[in-house]
Amino acid sequence: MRVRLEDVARAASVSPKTVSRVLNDEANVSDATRKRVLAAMEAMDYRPHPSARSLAGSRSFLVAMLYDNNDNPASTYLAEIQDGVLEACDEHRYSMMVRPLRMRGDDFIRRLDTLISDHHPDGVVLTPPITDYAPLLKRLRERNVPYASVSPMQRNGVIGVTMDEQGAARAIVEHLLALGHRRIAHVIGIADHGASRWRLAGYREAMAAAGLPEDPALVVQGAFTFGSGVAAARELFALEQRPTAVFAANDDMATGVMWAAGEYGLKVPHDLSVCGFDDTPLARQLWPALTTIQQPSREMGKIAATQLLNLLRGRGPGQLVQVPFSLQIRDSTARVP
Amino acid sequence: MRVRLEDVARAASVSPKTVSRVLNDEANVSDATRKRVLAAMEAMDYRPHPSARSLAGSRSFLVAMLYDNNDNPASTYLAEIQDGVLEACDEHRYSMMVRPLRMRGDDFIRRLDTLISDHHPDGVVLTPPITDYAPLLKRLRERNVPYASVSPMQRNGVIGVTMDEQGAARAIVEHLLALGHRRIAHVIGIADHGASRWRLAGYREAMAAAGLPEDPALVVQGAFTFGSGVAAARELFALEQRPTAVFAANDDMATGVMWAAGEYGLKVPHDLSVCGFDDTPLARQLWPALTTIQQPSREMGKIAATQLLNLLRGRGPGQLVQVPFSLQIRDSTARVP
DNA sequence: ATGAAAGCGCTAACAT
DNA sequence: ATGTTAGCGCTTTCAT
Repeated sequence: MRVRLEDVARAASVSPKTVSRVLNDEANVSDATRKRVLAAMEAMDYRPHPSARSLAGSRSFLVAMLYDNNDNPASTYLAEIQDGVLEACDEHRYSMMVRPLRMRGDDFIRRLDTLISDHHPDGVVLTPPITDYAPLLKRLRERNVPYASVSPMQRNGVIGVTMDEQGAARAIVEHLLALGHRRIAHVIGIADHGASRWRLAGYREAMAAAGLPEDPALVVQGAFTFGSGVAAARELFALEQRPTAVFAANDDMATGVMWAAGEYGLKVPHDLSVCGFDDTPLARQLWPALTTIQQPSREMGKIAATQLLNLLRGRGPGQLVQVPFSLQIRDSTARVP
Repeated sequence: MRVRLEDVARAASVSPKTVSRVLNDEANVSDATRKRVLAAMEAMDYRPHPSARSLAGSRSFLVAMLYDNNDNPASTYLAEIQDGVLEACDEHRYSMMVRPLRMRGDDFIRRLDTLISDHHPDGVVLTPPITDYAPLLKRLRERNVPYASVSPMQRNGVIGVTMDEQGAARAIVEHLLALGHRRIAHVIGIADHGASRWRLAGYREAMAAAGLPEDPALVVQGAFTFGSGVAAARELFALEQRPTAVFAANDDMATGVMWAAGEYGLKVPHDLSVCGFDDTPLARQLWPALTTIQQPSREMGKIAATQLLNLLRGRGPGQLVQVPFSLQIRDSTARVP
């Protein structure tokens, strides 16, 4: 049979309400009593019934992780974030639910409403690119559902986790500059994603700092997919003055660039240096292995969730934590020919 | 304010219990009454409170998807399965929870127990390789938690979804044979995974059918990772009689084989044909693109979950459904040199 | 600092 | 075919 709160109360010779207070870290329990209750819980392996808690109280102890499975970034990225969020939830004894939400399609908000009405999550974790989807944020605020974001664009008053993406992009371009490259191209990601903007800004900043005027022909639009990387590279390779290096805004597009290089008989890194962003498993598996930016996705998921949980548990307002990146120099970049 | 079952009852001029019956598709409600209640629910946008339902009743309307995040297959594979499971759960108005469980590590069963005690899932969906982890299955049966599996090894009395992996492996080896290859090597996956066994069996079957005696030197152990594919290929390339084709038990190892081929100056597919299994996104992104077996992972997740839900909802015993594979012939395989 | 009573929204068991 | 009553295991409110 299930051990109930009442059983613990009896064992500790206190009232159910006192056990409840201990369970919820509430005030007005003497240290001695608290210890006794905690010991009883432990001894009886007491597990509060989540449904009873959420039915009686105002909280569901549920966190929902929302992601876009349409415009979606690499699935490994999301999988790592998910694992991190889950770890944080486990530590705080919250349960987690995942919700794919298609940003395109007008049932987005309806599906969000359904989620909230059906499951009453105490808070949600937002992942790119829906971290800045205005109708979503608006609805969450209207319905009073707190949220934390992973790499949000708009950083004011938002809690969660960020990385200095612009600084990272700058660092990778500086790496290319240090190798003697001057004609460095950039393949942009999906236009309105924060990731695309920051990475482009970092590229521009590094180029400008090196005194190189921007050549518009070297900056081409992509869409974060392998295919868009191939297409972008073909454009670049058709130029009279080909770039000697290409910085693609993510690893998938960088892979496409390497593919296209093969088509054009260009050897990487001998004839062309290529680098990406994200450090997906793919990066290490390519030949040559891809120079890229590593971001601690799993850790980022955990941090975002932790900030949310701190907020939910009344442990202060929550912050926007910045995590460090690391430049992974591999074999796809070399000195300019 | 929340619309409660009682409110619907009042609106439809019936007792709460009758509304409950309609909600749960129970018998003993006249068609006319049912219609009236349904209309009232619809009009009031009634949402049953999951916590109240699971507290009062014996069911939680919760399905947990268990996966191994240690020995874990490609994350894209799991992500697709997860999406499929989620879709099925949504359709049946069940909620879903994901649980990574490390197969190595003795807290596996403890963590499973915690999951069951804390959340009382009505059933679980098992993904490879934990579909056949005996202590897990034993515990699930002991605790009376029904489960459905994706690609289980042991198929008797199990519900869920399978693919003819052996047939698929045979098909891909037959493809190599048709290209004139005779010295065909195989890189095995993690030894006790069903996937590894079936793929090896299919390889052997096709080779035997072609009248080729097995050359033990051509069958090497891998571990489903890129690195293990590299190592296996190095062994193979060091042989006096090198293989002209390599069938690796998954795409990651096939990628490793292609990498190693580069090290040895072997051109794929000119000097060496390589093929994999799974059709991960990687397969299309490699150069040359990888010949492999496509399995409908998302669909498989959905089917497994649907079988479980049918069982849970008393819609028959549930089945083990077999889905078709498809051989994706790309550019990494060609006629024998 | 602690406890007693009421009730969260639903379903089980038992009427009728 | 439908209704009544009594909880499920907790938290709330209000006492003490």
